[in-house]
Amino acid sequence: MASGKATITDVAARAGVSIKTVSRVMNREPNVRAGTRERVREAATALGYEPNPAARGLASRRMFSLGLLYENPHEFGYTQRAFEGVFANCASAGYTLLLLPCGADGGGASAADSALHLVTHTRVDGVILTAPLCDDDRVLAVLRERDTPTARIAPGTTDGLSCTVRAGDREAARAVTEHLLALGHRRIAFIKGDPRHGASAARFAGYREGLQAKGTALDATLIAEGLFDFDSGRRAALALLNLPHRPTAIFAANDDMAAGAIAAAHALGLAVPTAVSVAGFDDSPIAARTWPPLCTARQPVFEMAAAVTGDLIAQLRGEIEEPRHRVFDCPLVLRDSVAAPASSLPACQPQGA
Amino acid sequence: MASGKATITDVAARAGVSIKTVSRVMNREPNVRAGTRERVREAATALGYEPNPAARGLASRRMFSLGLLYENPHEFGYTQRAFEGVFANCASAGYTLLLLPCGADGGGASAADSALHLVTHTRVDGVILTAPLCDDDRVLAVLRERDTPTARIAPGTTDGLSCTVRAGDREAARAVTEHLLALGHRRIAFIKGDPRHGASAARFAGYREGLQAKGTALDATLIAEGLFDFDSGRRAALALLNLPHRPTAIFAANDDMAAGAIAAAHALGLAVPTAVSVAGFDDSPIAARTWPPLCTARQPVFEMAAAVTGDLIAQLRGEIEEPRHRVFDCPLVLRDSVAAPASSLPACQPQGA
DNA sequence: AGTGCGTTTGATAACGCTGTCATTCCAAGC
DNA sequence: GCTTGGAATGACAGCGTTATCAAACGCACT
Repeated sequence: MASGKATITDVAARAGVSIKTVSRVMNREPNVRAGTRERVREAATALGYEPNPAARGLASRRMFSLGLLYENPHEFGYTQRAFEGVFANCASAGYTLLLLPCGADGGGASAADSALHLVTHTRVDGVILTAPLCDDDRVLAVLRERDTPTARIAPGTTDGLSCTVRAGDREAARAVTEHLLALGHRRIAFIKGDPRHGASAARFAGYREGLQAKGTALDATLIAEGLFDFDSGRRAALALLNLPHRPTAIFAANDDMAAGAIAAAHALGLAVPTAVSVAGFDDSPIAARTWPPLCTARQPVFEMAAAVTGDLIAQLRGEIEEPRHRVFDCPLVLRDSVAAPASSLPACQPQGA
Repeated sequence: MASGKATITDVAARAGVSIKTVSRVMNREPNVRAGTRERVREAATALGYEPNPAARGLASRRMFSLGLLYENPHEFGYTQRAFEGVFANCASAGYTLLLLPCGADGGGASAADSALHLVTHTRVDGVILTAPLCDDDRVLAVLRERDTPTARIAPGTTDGLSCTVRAGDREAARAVTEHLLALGHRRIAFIKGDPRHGASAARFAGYREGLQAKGTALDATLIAEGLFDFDSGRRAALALLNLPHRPTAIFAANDDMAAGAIAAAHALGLAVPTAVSVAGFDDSPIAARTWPPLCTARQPVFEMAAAVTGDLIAQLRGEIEEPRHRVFDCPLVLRDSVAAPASSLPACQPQGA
């Protein structure tokens, strides 16, 4: 393999064609005879030719790169799984992935500012937004104004402009709640997620639906506020477990908060699941690392991110007209942090693990 | 602010200077009169001018972007902290960060292959390698061959060619070991890390040093193999705790394995730290989320990554000649997973938490 | 005023590719 | 054999910046 400094001109000379034909072959354009295509391919391989992305970007006004915007994640491991999914699809489509952390310094306004700066500065072809950035009106306005195609992972609402992907949060949260009810739990507390995430409201709605479907009344004292992070979960659970009439189960809107709830139970000397059951949401890495391991709903973040990236690229290529909106199922993951309450007559047998 | 489509020519016209002068101002080159510089700045701001990175890259043969290569991480949260540090310094230096996951499909050979492909394909100006990629001879050979400046995070060895940063693994592991000894532990097991990581050997060396310094004999039956991941730690601890004469403390070479050890202890009904103490290494997010929280040594990954990125950029700018090699201290973090053994006469009081 | 030299500025040629449009080729139809 | 029209190919002009080198400027000295 050559030193990698070969240009399109070198390849053209070696193959005995014009640079334009080499360009056609490299870009898989039609109208090149099979034999010619083959000669060019051979020459390119022999010279170790790699197209210069800067020149390509300058001439074609495209950068073949995507920006992945993200804010400092509350959810442990979530972001990384998401961008692995994004990258998987970028790579296979020949796009480059730029990492654009936003607003690490705090206020919501600055997240939009840094998003704006990054997008203008890097001139990416498209942008993928993760929660909660994907619901930030200023960020969306900036991208719209610049006509930057956008994909959103786990937004609160959809519009007609950007591809989106989200989990079936409401349905899955309802399934978790119904699982707890089926085991005999009646006092099921809920720790809400960060209100800036669209998923928070959906999961809470699923919890309420689950209770209502079984005719169980919603007890406002069992609803706690959280922010999707370990410590907010720990504190919320501490308060719930110190209630005069404590819940027999805690359902946290994500795994990191559920891990905090388990820590709170341990701190109070309450065994999990014997004294209190704990369920989470996401099946993030932490879920398999707590003791006991967390019962949760698996959100297929990698697959979701990969799918929406594919949609965004298809849109950039003009392959699809209307933005796609995908919804992924979140299957229940049964683990030991949930069991029937100590003093209960199970309404029915739980499904096998 | 204008639509962002202004070019250098527009700015030059508005400021009444040549494009070269605008270029000088934008690139902070010397030899521009203060008044001229000011006029250009104003024109650029008024037009909302942003230099086109593709054109700049084409003309200057630099892409103003860095690639962060990483392999699927064993250490939970480690990678993300590392690239946040990298990004922090990239952004302030005007570099763009490309994410280049390598060898996700498995074999070591393919990691080098994908590294090669990514580097040639993206033509980044410099590359930052994380462990274990940073000790892969084939990857290093490829980068050297192409004269790509390289920085390495946590390599096993240093050379005269690349900037490196590493933690004081040996010293910190020794400090952890000595802390356990000081509490009265005599049977201290060690779970080794992935042998492909340079840090693994260093941490093991620190453990041995600590024992030797206190005149404690190394017991080969207390040394277990691990791979830096939760499950290998869990399995290794299970074996250690089932030993006829079980250890009173387990020191795992990283936090994820230590979390596995805690899970193993729980599974066997052994209370931590009453029946067995567990110490980890890194102070990664998992360390604060286990029950009880992990006693560990804090590796300042963010700061390390930021520092080596700064060095790499300085090298790219020609500001430094010889590659720098940095070493960061890892202070002990005292948490509840470690205590004096049940039946012991503490040799001395532990330092306060 | 004239000279010399360092500072400031500008004209113009790359940089390596794609887009546009003209040209050549080739097989089918007369 | 001579059109004809679509497929295959090529010539050449950008794309927006930086690099090179020459020109103009300005100040301190004769």
